[in-house]
Amino acid sequence: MTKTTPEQRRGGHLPTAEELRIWRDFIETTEALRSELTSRLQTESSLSPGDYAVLLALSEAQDRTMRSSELATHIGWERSRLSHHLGRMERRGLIRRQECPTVPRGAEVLLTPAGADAFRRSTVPHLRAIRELFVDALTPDQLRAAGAITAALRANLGPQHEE
Amino acid sequence: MTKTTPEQRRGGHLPTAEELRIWRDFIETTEALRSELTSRLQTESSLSPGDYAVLLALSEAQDRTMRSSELATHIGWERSRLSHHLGRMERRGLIRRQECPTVPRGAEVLLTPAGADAFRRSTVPHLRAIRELFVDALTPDQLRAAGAITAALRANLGPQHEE
DNA sequence: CCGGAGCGGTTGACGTGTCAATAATGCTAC
DNA sequence: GTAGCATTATTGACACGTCAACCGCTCCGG
Repeated sequence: MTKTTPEQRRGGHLPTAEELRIWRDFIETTEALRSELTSRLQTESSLSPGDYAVLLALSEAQDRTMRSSELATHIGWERSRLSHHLGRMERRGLIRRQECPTVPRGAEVLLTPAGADAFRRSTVPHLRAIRELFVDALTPDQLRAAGAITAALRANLGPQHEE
Repeated sequence: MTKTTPEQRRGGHLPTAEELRIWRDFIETTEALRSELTSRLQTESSLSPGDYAVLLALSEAQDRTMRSSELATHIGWERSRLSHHLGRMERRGLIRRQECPTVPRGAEVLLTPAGADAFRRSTVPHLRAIRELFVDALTPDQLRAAGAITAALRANLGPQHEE
């Protein structure tokens, strides 16, 4: 199928109906996948994907503590987004914030025992869900193809989305 | 690579490090893709993806009018979500709502000229962006593979996500 | 010394999404 | 008829994200 070109695909023009169908299915399915995973995480652990990302980073950090902006870069969030999210997580007792002694105006985020517990309880079911809904849904070939497609899309997306 | 199985993959267990890496790249890249497309649509047309979906459905509807719950099923939204969104779109003059004469308690949503205009102006750039960021980033083989992967994921996701 | 640039973090406003509760209306069963 | 009951839409409360403005602090140049 190296000569599909229903309307001469060279020329920077519009997607064909078939290409558009693939696109729509693709974007809708990834959305459904994310939403199913989110919902399982929520009902099993009362955690959102955002909570999970923060707790994962803190769990792996030295002293279960990280500077706020360090954390932000690590998980790829804007500082403002993180600040809002930490506020909500602090209200629920998952993390605490305290002034950083060494850095002027710096804030340290630290995992509470409750936060560590919640994270520990959530990991295995979450990983199992990833396996069930993604890994096991695909053949080994498809899984490798997914990796290649991902890489191609990301390369095409520009350097700002690299990491 | 038909015998990877670093920890005997049969048995419904956890994803391997490699599988997890593919998963993370996959989900992050689709997210980056969606966000880039959203941002282009926004700057070019001052429309959100939600606006686009609603306007598209109404443009194709008889009399540019649709019953609210019909519209909701058509684009796959909960009625509540649609109601909120229509409120915002109505404030911006993109659509209007009026009581439906035939159906009890029913509401008709209709496209305003301003809404039709905004949609018309947005379509070509949006489709071009889809082509540039998705279709043209992949080889024909990869595009077909993406379709197959999508289908496999969706099938595995259960009937409630079929459409 | 002081005035402004820059960094780190927070805040507010607002769009967006979900969930549960609430109308408003017709239908059905007694 | 009238007491439920389903259907249709809306509403309110809240979580989440982005953007722009702000605040406190250091540091550097005059």
